[in-house]
Amino acid sequence: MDGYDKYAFEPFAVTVDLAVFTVREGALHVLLVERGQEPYAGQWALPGGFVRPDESAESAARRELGEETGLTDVSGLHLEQLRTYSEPDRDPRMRVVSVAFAALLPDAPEAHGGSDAARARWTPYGDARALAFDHDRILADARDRIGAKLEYTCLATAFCPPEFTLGELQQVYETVWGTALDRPNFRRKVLATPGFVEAVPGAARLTGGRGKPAALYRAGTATTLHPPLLRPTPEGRHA
Amino acid sequence: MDGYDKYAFEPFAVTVDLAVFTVREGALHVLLVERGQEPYAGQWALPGGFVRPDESAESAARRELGEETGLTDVSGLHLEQLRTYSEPDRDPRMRVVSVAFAALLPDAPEAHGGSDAARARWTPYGDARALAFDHDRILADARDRIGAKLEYTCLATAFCPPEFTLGELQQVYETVWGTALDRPNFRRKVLATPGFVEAVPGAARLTGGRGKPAALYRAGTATTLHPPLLRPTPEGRHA
DNA sequence: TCTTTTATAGTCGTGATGACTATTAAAGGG
DNA sequence: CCCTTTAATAGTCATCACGACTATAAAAGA
Repeated sequence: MDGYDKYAFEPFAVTVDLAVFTVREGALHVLLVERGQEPYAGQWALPGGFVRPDESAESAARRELGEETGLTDVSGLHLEQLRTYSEPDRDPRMRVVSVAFAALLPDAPEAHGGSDAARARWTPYGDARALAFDHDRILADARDRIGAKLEYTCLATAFCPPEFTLGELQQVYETVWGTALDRPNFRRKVLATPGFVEAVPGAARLTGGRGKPAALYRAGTATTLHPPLLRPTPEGRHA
Repeated sequence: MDGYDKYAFEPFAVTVDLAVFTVREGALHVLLVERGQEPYAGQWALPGGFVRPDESAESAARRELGEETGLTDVSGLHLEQLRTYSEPDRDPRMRVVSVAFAALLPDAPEAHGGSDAARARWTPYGDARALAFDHDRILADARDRIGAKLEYTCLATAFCPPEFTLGELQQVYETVWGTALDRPNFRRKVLATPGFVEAVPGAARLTGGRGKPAALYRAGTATTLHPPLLRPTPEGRHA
C-alpha cells in the first residue's frame, strides 16, 4: 500500500458476478441472464453488475441478487464471496475486475428479471455452457466450492425451505455431488450431529408423497460439521 | 455485466495485500512493512501494492512477494487468493479495492525490503496488531484459512524446506494451530496418507539434534488429505 | 386386501484415531 | 566409559464413525 505517488495506477471497473444456485426437481439449477448488447450479445451470462461508489462488493452482490431473482427479501439468503477474477483480457472493452459470489436459494421462484437484465432464467447446471466472458470458469469454481462446503458445513439447509424432510436434505447432497447416498446412514449422520437440524415438535409431516410420511425438520444453529460428511470416493482408498 | 451505459461506474484503484507466513523458532511469523507516508505513516502494514495495467491480481501478488521478501525465485512458493476487501471507507483517501493473498514460506530469510517498501520485517503473529487499514482483519482471516486448510490439504509441507523430518512437519501443525499433537499418532497418520510425504531413500538424518536422528522426507504428490487430519477439539463432542 | 413406496429402526464388521507404553539411537556429563 | 537425558520410532488397545446391510412401519393405489 506504499507508493501511491511512485507508481501510476490504472483505474479499474469493479463488478460482481453471481452464481445463484437452487435445487429444482432433483437437478441443480443456476440463474442465467441473456445479454442484450455487445460483447457477447445474445449469449447467456451470470447475473451481475457494477459496484456502486457507496457500496461494498457484498452489498452490490446482495442488491443484484434481489434485482435478478425478483425476490423482495434476500436478507436471509446465503451469499458468500468466492474469489476475484482479474485477468487483464477478461473483458474485451476495458479493464474489469470481478468479485464472484455464490448464492443459494431454497425454493425456485421463476426469475422475473430485474431492472438490469430482463431475461433471467433458471437453467440446469449441465446446460449452462458457453457463457459470456469467463463465466464458465466462475460457474465451475462456484459449484466446486459449494460441493466442498457441503462436506464440512451445514450449508445444505440453505437450499431447503424453512421446514423440510431428511429426504429433501439428502437430495440436496445427492444433487450437488451427483452421487447417491445411503438413506439410513445419511439419516444417522445428520441426526447425530448436534445443531445440524432440529425436529419440528408438532409431529408434522409432508403431504403429497406416496409412502410413509416423513417428519419435518428445521435448520439448526450449528454452522460446521465435525466430523465432516465426506462424499463417497469413486476411486482411491480411504475411510 | 449488462448496462455499461445505464449506470455510471466509479473507477476504483485495485491493490493486492499479502499475508506472508513462515514458521520460525516454533512460532508463526508474518512479514510486515512499515509505512512511510500518510495515512497510517509509521504504522505496520501487510506488504502489497497496486495491480498494474497488464497483470492479473495473481501476477501482482507474486511480483510483490518477490519484491518484499527479496527472494530471487518465488515461482515455487505457495500463494493463494484469500478474498477481496471492498468496504467503501477502507482507505481514507480514495476508493481502493484490495485482493488479499496468503503466501507460505519454508525458510525465513531475513526480509531485505524491495523497491516498494524498504522496511520489511518478520514479526511474530501475536505481535502483529494495530496494522494500517483493515489489515488486522485480513491477517486474521488469512490465519484462519491457513489453519483450516492444514486439516484437509497437504499444505503444511509448503512451510518446510525441501527435505524435512516428521517432527518439523508436526511443528508446523502445532505452531499454526496452537495445539500440541501426539507424536506417534501424527506420524502414523502422515505415513498412512499416500502421497503426503515420501521418504528420502538415502537414510539421511538431521544433524544438530540431541536425541535419535530423524529420517528425512520430501513433500509427496498428493494435494488433499482424505480423510482429513482434524485438529483436536478443545470443547464439544466428536471423534 | 395386497402390493408398492418411502421413512425409520437396528445390526455387524472394519478402519481411523485418541491415549498410552516400550524400544532405539543419539548427545552430554560425570 | 557408563549412565542419564532427549528425541525418534514401534507397538497396543479400546472406542467410535461409518459403509453395507436387513427389518419394520405407515402411508397410497390397485
